[in-house]
Amino acid sequence: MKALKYRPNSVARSLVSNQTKTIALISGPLHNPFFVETTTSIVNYAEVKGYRTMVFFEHTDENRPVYDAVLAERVDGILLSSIFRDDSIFDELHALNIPIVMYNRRHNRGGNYVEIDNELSGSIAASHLLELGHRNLGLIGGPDYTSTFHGRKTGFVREYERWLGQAFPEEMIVETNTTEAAVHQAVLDLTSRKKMPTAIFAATDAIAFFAMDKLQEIGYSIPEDISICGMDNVNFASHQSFQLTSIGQKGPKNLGLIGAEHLIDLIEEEPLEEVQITLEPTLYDRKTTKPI
Amino acid sequence: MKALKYRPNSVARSLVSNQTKTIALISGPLHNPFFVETTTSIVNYAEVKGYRTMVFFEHTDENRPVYDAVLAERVDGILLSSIFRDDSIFDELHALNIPIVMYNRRHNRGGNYVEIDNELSGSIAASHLLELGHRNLGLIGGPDYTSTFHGRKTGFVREYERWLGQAFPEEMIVETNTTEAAVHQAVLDLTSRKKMPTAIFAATDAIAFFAMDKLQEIGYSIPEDISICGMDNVNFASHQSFQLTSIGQKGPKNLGLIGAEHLIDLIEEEPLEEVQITLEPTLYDRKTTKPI
DNA sequence: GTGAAAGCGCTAACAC
DNA sequence: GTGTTAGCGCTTTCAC
Repeated sequence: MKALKYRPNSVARSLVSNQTKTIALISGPLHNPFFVETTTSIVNYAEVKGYRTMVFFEHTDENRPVYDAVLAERVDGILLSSIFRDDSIFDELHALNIPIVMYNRRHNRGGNYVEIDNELSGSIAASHLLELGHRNLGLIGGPDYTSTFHGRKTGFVREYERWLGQAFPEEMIVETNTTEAAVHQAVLDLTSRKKMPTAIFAATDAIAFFAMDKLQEIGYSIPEDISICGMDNVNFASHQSFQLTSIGQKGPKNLGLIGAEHLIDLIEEEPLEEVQITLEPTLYDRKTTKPI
Repeated sequence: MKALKYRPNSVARSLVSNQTKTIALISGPLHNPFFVETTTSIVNYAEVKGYRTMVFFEHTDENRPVYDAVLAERVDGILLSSIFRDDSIFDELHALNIPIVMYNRRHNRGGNYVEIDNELSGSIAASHLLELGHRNLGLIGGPDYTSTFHGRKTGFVREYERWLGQAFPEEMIVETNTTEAAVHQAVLDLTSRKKMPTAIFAATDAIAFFAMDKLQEIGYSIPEDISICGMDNVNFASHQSFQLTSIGQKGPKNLGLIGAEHLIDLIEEEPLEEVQITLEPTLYDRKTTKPI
């Protein structure tokens, strides 16, 4: 009788069942194509599994408002890419007593995470550039207090020092906040060093794209004048207009999707053991790097 | 006393207050950079205004599951880019009696919407290409049952016929579902016509990027062999590696942000009058189009 | 089996 | 002002 009118109130149901069928996603910014791919996978996977996704984007400056919003919300689980290595939000989030999975970045104290081997990635980038004969390398990264950039830098520097037996020159490392403006400035900085680098490792493809844009704008050809190696192997990297050499994972499932699968497992099954996954990286050798 | 433990239950509060401080966003796919820009703006604006955003992505095939999920949810308002010109979901959504704003696409019957003038955009594209001397034009669009593609095609064809006094050749219009594979096929189709087009209007920048990728892959140079004009004037369009000529709006606020502002107004203020906004387009003339 | 009642954790209304 | 109570719309339990 009420057949064609009645809509059960999901809020009332949530109140009694104590589950909202909603997950919170705290993602890095979408101007980084890596996060467009993970966000797409996560939202669509959650939908298939019957979950709604509340999306929040990491702020460049201060994440407190985002975390406060999430903390105030009742969700069944949290997926986040934005944590710092030694982030105090780790405890606050875990005090919620709901499943939490970190993807991309991880926290010093562990927890559930899905990452790529960042140190290995950095060393793959370095040895690729070194093998091509480059000796004057630059690195444009993000904040060192994130596991991703810390790991990539560490691996890159270590491999350089292993090859050449000399310290990597500090001034060839530029840490940015990964925004377009900051990366453009980094390019200006690096190209004005007394010995300009012949090759740059951009610690994400997003950084690589910004850097290539600026380099071309100020008159450099890639890879003729300077080689660029990115990381994440984002879809756009293989576009003919970029042909960006990049480090990326091997399998087809991105870190976000793997994280989402495990998060929903953790929500629905008994909290077996921690999920701590480190994917193996590999080099996707395209056209933005060439022998010197 | 309970000072350091108590977290108010937002679900219980929502039940009694009858508001969830949550909006639903049904967005086109993020592989279209237009939607990464709108989604970013919407989520961040909503957060500032104290609203959470539940994100859903339009499916290429069948949107029913998405709409069912949204219909089952209690949200304070809905923002959607995915509606068809004559979509029956229009009534179902409006039966919810909550504010609804369509952005990008609109419905035949009106409602609240924020769009760009699609017909004018199409005619701007046509006259730009015609002015450059091109007479053999191709069009790669999306489904005609969407206001955007319908309008862009209509304006493009009308302008062509106004200039040349002859019917636009049907076989030079390829309607796709805007996926990468479909656009690649469209490029193959168009380049194998007995008279290959010397210029293509891609009805979105996303389509333009896919088309350029395929064209270059099969050996064409842009714009030397073929001119490409996109639409949306997405951030990536101005990247040095693309330099994509595109049609876009004039102002700095994207359609999604404008839609979000009005949606939250409608939620918080009395439902004054309908918001029906049509932005004026303009040509961003870059390097992918040249005189024949 | 069917039906009534209790209760989830808040807010708002009403008393004192 | 401060305290108590009713009730939001479900689900689950318990009685019949």
